[in-house]
Amino acid sequence: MRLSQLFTKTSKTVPADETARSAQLLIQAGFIHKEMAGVYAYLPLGKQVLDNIAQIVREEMNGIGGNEVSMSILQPKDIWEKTGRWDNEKVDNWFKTKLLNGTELGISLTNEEPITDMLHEFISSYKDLPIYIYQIGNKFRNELRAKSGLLRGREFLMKDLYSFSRNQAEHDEFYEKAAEAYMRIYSRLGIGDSTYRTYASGGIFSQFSDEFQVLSDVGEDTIYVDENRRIAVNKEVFTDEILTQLGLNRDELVEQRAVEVGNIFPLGSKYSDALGVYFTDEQGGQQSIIMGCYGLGISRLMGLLAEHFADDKGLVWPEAVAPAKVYLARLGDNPDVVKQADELYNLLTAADIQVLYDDRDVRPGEKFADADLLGIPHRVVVSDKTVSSGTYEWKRRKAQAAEQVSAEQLLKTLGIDA
RNA sequence: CGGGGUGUAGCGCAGCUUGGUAGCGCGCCGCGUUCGGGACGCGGAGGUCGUGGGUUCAAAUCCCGCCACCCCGACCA
Repeated sequence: MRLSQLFTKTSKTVPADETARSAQLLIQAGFIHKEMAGVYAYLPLGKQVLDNIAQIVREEMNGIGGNEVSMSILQPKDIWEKTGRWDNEKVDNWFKTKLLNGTELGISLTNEEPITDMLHEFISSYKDLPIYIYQIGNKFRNELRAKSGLLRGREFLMKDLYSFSRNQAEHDEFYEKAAEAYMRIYSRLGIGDSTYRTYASGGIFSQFSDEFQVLSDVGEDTIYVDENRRIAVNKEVFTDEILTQLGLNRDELVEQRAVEVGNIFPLGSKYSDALGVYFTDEQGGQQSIIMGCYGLGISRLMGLLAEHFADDKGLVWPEAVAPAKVYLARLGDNPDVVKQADELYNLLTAADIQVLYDDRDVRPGEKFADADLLGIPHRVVVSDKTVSSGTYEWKRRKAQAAEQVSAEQLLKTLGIDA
């Protein structure tokens, strides 16, 4: 994309109403726009990052047999009454609304009820199971207090997968596969080393749920990490009794702040039973379906990555999620420079490499500053110098100094076989 | 929801104590000089001072209500 055609702009000043570094940078760089507290618009560059994260999640979910769907955020009241969760006493952060005729509706904060109810139409035999269904969509929670930009919003993008298994063993097997897929996702996003599978409270379905916690000063959770075993325990279940049960030694645990970027938990047959969705087994008997829920906050991950990968000059996106791979800065409008830059832009674009082409009529310093602020992994400069020397100037976002490279070297570095 | 704080031009802020109808920086527009790390000069445009009411000859400024935003805490199926 040509920057001259991008409607967003960067800002030299930090927004006064954000304190989280990630939110400040994302707004300064024009990735997101705050519409109200806890509610953000994703602008072209931010949308691209969000899509990139979602795509990685999608690939990993498909890899373990997930079926992607997209369900409405409007939900009928009756199915929630069947599971006992419509009452505000039970779930107090609902957004609810009404049809003109007065019928009450819920606005999606999670999806167990609608997705399970849908299965009346498709599940009847043991041959129909197991199945794994997920969606990537907006969720709404009426938080008393939104904070830290994308890390805790009232509207957020979440991947939620639900598993439907014939028995506990089948469920357990998938549950572990899902946990492994989650760790692969975090590794692909570049935060594998600081992400811990964490024992957390399991609610009424099981003793524990598994959270995926990324170490971060801006985290709202406190966890106790066993660095050797690469696992952690959430403060909410941090008792001597539980440590003993888990075989953990209190002296080997380190207290850390962390951001929850995923949470998976067993649901038993609570929802399937409540909604009357059963299957017929090999003997012709009616059996309960064992469910599991697997959430992963995609917009929260974007905020976390912005927080995690940044320096004093701006964002530093991992290549896997960056809105573009290359920032092509054209210095000046000398016809030869324009020609060399246009040609490179066309070549890279034709090779399916995303390029932010800075073809604006602004001074070099501004282009460099923006390249840094936006956090694009590779910066390529085309100028009078590069035209006369027949080279390109290339620099990684993380590198201190730029290098002069040949066209062949550049293309090779960017992963193109010239 | 409890406690604290803030709303003045697109953004960041000053002015408010001691009422006299608004100012700075960035950004924006025009002209010129510039052009490898956010240039400089000159000339411009842009504000019902969050909102409603009150006090006063006069309110950004004082008083009351409301709204929004931020921080700490609580909350987070």
